[in-house]
Amino acid sequence: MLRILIADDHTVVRKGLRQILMDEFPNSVITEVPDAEELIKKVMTENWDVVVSDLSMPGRSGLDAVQQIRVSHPALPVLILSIHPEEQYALRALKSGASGYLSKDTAPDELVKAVKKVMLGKKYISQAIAEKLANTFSSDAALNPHESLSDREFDVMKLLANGKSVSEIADMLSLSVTTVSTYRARLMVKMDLKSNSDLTRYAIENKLL
Amino acid sequence: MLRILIADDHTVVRKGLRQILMDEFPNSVITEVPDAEELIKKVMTENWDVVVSDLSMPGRSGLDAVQQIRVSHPALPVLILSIHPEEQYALRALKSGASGYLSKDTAPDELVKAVKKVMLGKKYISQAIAEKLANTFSSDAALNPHESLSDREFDVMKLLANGKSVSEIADMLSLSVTTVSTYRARLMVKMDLKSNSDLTRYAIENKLL
DNA sequence: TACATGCGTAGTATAAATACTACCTGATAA
DNA sequence: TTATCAGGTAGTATTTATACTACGCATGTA
Repeated sequence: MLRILIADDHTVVRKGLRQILMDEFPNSVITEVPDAEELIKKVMTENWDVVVSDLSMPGRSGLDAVQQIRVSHPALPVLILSIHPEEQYALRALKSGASGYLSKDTAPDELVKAVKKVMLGKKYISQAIAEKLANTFSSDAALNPHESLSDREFDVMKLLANGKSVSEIADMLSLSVTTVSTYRARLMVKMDLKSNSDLTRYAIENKLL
Repeated sequence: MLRILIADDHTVVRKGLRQILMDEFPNSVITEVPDAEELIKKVMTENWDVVVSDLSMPGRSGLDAVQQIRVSHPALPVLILSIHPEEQYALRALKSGASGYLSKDTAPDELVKAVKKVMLGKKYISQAIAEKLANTFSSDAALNPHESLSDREFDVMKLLANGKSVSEIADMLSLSVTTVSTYRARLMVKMDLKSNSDLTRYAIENKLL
């Protein structure tokens, strides 16, 4: 008999997950908790076969919870669910010890597939994330993305994150517009970002601004 | 017999809503659609007692859909659901003709209460929103810059703040690039900002992201 | 009623940004 | 000691974004 623990602060989502999992695993016992606190408590006091948890919950985050579970219950697979697109958090989730990461708009049978896989002790990752992972190995990714930038790249990065345009920056640094653009292209690759707004977000998150 | 139409792009959420509503209205017929297109189609071709719709769906937004429904079916109540906290969107939703606004972390019985109320032709609004509404009238109008944006402008603003390019947005909304660019120009003036990165910062600071 | 204003929309012309390529230099690894 | 590589720089061709303008429609105002 399968024991599944669902953690999500949205009742609606919990009910939906329960429904989907019940359809596939009719003999399972499914328990719901609304936050990370309860999640940890349940994991500590009862036995489970798999945890399906939201990433962002009130109080301690899902990732925190995963890390803690990893320590106390190394064999218990945790599947992280999130409204955020995979690219944003998947890697972080896996690093924290999650067995897989799914975005909430995933199709039900994808979810089921993921649950089955992680219960076998395997990781569940999508194609897109697999590629990211590969990159992580090839480039020495011990350091923060921005730490691999050259000085010029870093200057340009900060200016861009501050809302300066490529041509403004070219003026300030007395460089050709295309040069600045080249730096931009290079730093975007290094940091694995796409738009200047991504840059701003990154800079804010990493207190570079 | 109650006919309920649920619109949400997340399968999980649809299943959850269905479950909650079925528990309360066992004799109801509940249909699910995954986007605004289907929502409109269903509304036009069949009869419903109430619509429960997500705010943000791929393609046309929930608000768009509400407005259209308001025109063709003035008596059909639409309850808008969203992951965003009430303050940010509730007013916009009500202005568009929604009968009520709920955030997705609402407790199930609150949802049920709301459904019952709007089916009587009444509006459902929370305490917090009622106060906002009141302020709108007294309106010594120290409103936030983003609250003066039109719906479209607001959509575009969020997308830009999220790092989407003008052309990506044009694609998503099926508009001309220049149209999106016009919205951008207008919203930049209204918000007194210059770059997309400024926008991102603003959105993060004001918890719109 | 008539006139203004706000909004949704888009075209044309222009400006800005980007992709791609390339070249030079100093460091570094084979 | 010689390739190789990372970094600094920029040009050409192309893609993308913007400024400016406009128009219809709804709503508000004098």
